[in-house]
Amino acid sequence: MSARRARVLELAVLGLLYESPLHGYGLRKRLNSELGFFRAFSYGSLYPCLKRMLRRGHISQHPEETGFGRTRIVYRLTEAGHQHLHGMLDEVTPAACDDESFGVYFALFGHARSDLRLRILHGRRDRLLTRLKELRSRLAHTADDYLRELRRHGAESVEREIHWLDGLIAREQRLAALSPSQPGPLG
Amino acid sequence: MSARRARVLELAVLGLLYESPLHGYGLRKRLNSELGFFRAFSYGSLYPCLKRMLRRGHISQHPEETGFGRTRIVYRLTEAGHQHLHGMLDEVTPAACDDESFGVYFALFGHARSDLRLRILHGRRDRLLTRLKELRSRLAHTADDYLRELRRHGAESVEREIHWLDGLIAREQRLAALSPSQPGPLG
DNA sequence: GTTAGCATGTAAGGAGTTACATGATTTT
DNA sequence: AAAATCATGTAACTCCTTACATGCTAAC
Repeated sequence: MSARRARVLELAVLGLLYESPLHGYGLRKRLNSELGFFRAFSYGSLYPCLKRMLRRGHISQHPEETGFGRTRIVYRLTEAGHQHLHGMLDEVTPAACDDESFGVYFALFGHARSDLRLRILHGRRDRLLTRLKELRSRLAHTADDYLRELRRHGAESVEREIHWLDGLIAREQRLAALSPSQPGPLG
Repeated sequence: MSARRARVLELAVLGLLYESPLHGYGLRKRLNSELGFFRAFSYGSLYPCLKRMLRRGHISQHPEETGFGRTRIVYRLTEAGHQHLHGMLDEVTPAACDDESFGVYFALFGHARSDLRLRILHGRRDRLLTRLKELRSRLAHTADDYLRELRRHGAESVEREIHWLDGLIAREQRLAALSPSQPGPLG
């Protein structure tokens, strides 16, 4: 139950710091260029987020000299942070597989065990299936021609994403069958 | 410049009240079942929004008896509200054509003049084109296989929506050619 | 020398949510 | 008699943004 509503930003920071320690400015760059979404995070949300995570003991600070007098503050995942990330990934449910969170999860795939990847793919699939049913039932009750067309196209997009996921899931299962225990530590 | 950042909720309420007067509870129902998005608005956002709109003089209140002692408050668009709605539609730019706003605009199509519909369709198309370019340039710089696949699929979806819009635009232009001045008042 | 990038933050505000508070009516 | 639906709101909170504040370095 408890499980603080997964903030996308925090999850993303945990994911990035899992890969390697980084300072605020660098985190923001990677956040906005490499992570799976279109959205741009600002410093006004990033730095306070880092402070919260520090307070909770999920990350630690390490001042670092950059050659001259310039100092930057490198953040590193603590053991508690690692456990928190694992905890969040353990709790991946369809409800937590909105577009943005899914993008972040996907960005972690390279470090994830096959069973985690499958759990995420299935979670996303379930969520899309629910949305598709809803869209179809709305479509059935929509008289306006324009709205019908909008929803028809929406449903088609969702169907396509489900089909795409089916392909990924099948591939993942083939891989898992070939080599049952992968080395990836996240899962 | 000015143009208060178009809040989706306010635009949606203007659109619904443009069709017909309605009370808060009824607005919320239509908001969450008929409008183009998946999101559900709560009373905690709707009622304060109605108050703001009242203060600005865009809507007016009309208590109404429902048969017994029960009274409900029906809201009606004022002349200033009509003008505000027209003003917002005049300013439709690609930047204002995010997924949600586009859904609301689309819901107004039945009341819109052909040129307004075309403006909205083109605005959305421009926005998607920008997103597509961005996605492709990211794709070109993405090494990770999983992220490549995510972006490839994302780009494909955007391409499809652009293609869908092209069809709607072509149809709209044929219609406009057949009957140059439609009766719809919004535009 | 000025623009762009590096680097870290704070304050105020926006736009929504959930939970609370209340009460009547209709359906099961 | 319980549950769903009708009906109107408020308070506290969340998570983010923009604008502000500061200052250094690299490139053009």
